Amino acid sequence: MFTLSEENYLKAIYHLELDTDGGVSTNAIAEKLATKASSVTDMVKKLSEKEVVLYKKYKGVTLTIIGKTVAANVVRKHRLWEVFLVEKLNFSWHEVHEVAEQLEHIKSAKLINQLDRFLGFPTHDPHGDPIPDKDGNLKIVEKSLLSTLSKNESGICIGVDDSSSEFLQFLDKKGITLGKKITILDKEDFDDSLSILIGDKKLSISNKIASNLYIRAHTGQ
Amino acid sequence: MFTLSEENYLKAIYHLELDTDGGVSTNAIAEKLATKASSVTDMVKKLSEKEVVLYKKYKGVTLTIIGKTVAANVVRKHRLWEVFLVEKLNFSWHEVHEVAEQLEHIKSAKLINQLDRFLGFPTHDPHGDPIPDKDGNLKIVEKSLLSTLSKNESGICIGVDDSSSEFLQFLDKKGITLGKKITILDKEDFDDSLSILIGDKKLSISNKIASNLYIRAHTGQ
DNA sequence: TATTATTTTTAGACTTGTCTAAAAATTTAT
DNA sequence: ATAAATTTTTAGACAAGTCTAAAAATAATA
Repeated sequence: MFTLSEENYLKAIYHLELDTDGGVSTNAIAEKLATKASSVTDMVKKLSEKEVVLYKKYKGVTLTIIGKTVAANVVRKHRLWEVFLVEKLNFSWHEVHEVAEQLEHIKSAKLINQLDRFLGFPTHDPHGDPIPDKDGNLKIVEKSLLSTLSKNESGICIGVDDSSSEFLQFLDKKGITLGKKITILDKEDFDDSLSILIGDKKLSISNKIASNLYIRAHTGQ
Repeated sequence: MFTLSEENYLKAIYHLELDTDGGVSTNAIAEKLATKASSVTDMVKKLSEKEVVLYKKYKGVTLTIIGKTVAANVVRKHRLWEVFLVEKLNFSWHEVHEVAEQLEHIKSAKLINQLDRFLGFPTHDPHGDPIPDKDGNLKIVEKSLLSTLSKNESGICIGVDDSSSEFLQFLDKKGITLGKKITILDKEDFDDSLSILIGDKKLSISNKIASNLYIRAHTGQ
């Protein structure tokens, strides 16, 4: 079994590994967990002894198969609880993170299996992130940043890169939600801002916004 | 805010106070929490400084108003989660305790309020224990032990005293569930065992069983 | 009431997870 | 390739919560 703290380290390493090649650095973990590098070194040694990470001094860490499975399972729980909060308890997508951070550490296989079934075996959380299955595998969906689309192209909004509360609330205000079709009406060379059509509304959004929205290509019409 | 450990101590003291007059003893708390008396002394001092218990050396502890409110809130969360597990996730009443012990420590006012609403504002948990309201008050229902009824009296089964997994599974096997009407057909002087009618079935149960089942008197009929 | 038994507290130690400050290794830049 | 900057590790300390063993207080008993 793993402590709350160990689970948080494994999850952090799991997320960092996704956009890092080679080992994850001590400093990167420290920053992600808002802790100190020295604390990370200590914990990483412990995790290494438990055989959930590979660690060589000064060379960073990587998850072992076991570590990856444990981490994916925490992520699975986090995302299932997020779905529960939004679908059943009327939370907004910007309110779920903090609570899910707590709920993800509840230990009960039956609980999470039954929750999964109760929610209808969802594949994605409210921010569009995929929910790992019981073995820790996740279905990768082909996706592009909205900012990479060209004029007249369109796609379905399927996720966010930045899932901070502020950004999500901004999207709420603009009426941008997952599942909606977005068409690029125009691109402004000057500041890379976009004029888009979402539903039947025309919006102008900055490049910063467009670089945080994921789109599933929508070939034809 | 209170730590997980502090919450568990407050909850233990809360439960012990219900069937103790005067302060709750160090040893009683230690036994309930499966810890040592010396640990209890340490924690009780801390809780005393936080003004959630009154403590005089060698004289036991009592909860302050604040302490009682905090404790009742933990109990409220525990019991609401139990209802959730049974009603929504198909847990049996004997499986819920362990998981609820974890869930009761999740901190989010919105979560618990929404859960309460989602469950239809239940007043009792799956074992028939009352769920404290937001202010920590609980509605006391007039109840008697089945063993105190006389021949030909009847009532509705509304709770259990012993809620151990073993006892609850025994009741499941016998078809005894909350809400069912029970009538005393006969009492055996020899061993105080009872012959009862529950639903349309006749059962013979020992005094030990009858001393762990709560009944709401069912006047008339 | 004096003595024994029990309960409770104190004192000191240990574990987990964290921190600061300093040393060591690695990387970057001149 | 050596010096400077950065990253990482080590060493030692601290807080929370627990424990054991011994001392102190209270309760029970003869």
